[in-house]
Amino acid sequence: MGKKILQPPKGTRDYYPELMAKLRWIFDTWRNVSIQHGFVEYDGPIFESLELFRIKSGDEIASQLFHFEDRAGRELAIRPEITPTLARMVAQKANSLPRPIKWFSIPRLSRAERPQRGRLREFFQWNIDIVGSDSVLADAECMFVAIDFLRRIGLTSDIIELQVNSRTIISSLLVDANITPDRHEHIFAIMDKYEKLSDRQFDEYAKQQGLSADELSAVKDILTLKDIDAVSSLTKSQESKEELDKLHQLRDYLHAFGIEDYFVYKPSVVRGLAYYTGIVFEIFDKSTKLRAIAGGGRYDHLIKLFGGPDMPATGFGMGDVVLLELLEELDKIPADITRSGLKFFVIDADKQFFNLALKITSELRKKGISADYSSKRQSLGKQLKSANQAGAKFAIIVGQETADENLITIKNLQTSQQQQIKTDEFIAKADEIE
RNA sequence: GUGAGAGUAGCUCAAGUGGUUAGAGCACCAGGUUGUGGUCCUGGGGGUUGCGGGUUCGAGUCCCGUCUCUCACCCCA
Repeated sequence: MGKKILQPPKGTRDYYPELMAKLRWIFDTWRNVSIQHGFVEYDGPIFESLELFRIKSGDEIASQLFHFEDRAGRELAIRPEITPTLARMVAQKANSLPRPIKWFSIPRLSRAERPQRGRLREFFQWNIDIVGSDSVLADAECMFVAIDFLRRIGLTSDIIELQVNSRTIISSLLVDANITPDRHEHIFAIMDKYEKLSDRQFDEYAKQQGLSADELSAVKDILTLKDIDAVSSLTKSQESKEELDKLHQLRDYLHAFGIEDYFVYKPSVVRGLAYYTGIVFEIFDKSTKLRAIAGGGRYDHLIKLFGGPDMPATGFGMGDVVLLELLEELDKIPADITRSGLKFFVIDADKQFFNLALKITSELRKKGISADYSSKRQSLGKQLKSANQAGAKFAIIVGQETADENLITIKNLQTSQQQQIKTDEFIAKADEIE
């Protein structure tokens, strides 16, 4: 029993300081990049009514999330995503919010799934959304924020790629190939499997899912399109030509943003969910076989579904789990982020000077400067060792000369250089010492 | 929710086809060192071998169940 209670619940993590430092680095970068791109932060309650999640995802969703009843019998659920909350919040104030609405959030989410690599039962997910614009510029801007973040943490275009598609163009190409719209949703689900299966397996699967030989042939013509320029070989109707123009426009915007190196047209990216209505994208790493780092797209009718006006919207989510795994694997996490951030560690050369050391520590803390000391009275050498372990940048040595001549010693723990200065002077300019 | 593999100290791993008191490195703590650490030496603490049951004279080792992790499905918001 003792052992069992020591374990965190299935699929959850304990956020020890080392992990917390890495997450803090990611969260801070998410937040900074969001703000730099003009997004503002929002959040909602960590639990919502179960009904809210049923609106978008149907009854079966209940088995995939943690839900419970309060004492009055209300059905509640821990949020598995934040988009319904966003939709609810926007719908409530839709008329008073300036457009476009550019919001971001870093919610802690929970899903009652079976954990596996890159997927846990509790995780964080950066969400970027632009509501109220139907322009591909809004889609381009979401991609830009995502890529700008990834670029900033060291995931360059030789490591990752931005796989883009448009559901509307696939639809119009299917219509051009004489496949009626009522079949499209089913075909999207089949297309979603393309990358996971071998060519033969895919053919088999498609037939098993009820595709005729002609349909399969048309679908594979689409799936094997090499790039955006090849798409024109299949466009017949005016509608599909217009949709292709949108993709070209998107690519132009990405070029203007300077992230065209990441862009790749990928006809198999359709996203599993029915509510996507236009451009969709996923971000993958090229080197390993992890699941998607981020995914999103346009969802023009979702706000209406939640009782708001019919507002166009686009956005994406990026989870911490896959991202952290990739960064860990590529050794992209800066070593200094796990440092404590402690600036000074005050040491007494002899225990008779301990109170003096405490006094100096107190003066530093009063000025808002981080400072600590050894809780045990031990030799100078051991205290220096503690200073090192605490991750302090400088050691301050308080000794006989401090008592006699008001002098303290500053030792840089990285360079080992040390100097003596007057105690008052040190306290006065402690925040300038680097 | 279905199927498969794995679990030995905080971490990485040892321990002939079942056989004394389950070991090592790293990490942690203390001392050597009464004014100089990160990088020396010595010592110490730490395990109901994930948990529960079974077979056996005897189980870390074999069998069953269970929990957790990993992988493949379902799903992927």
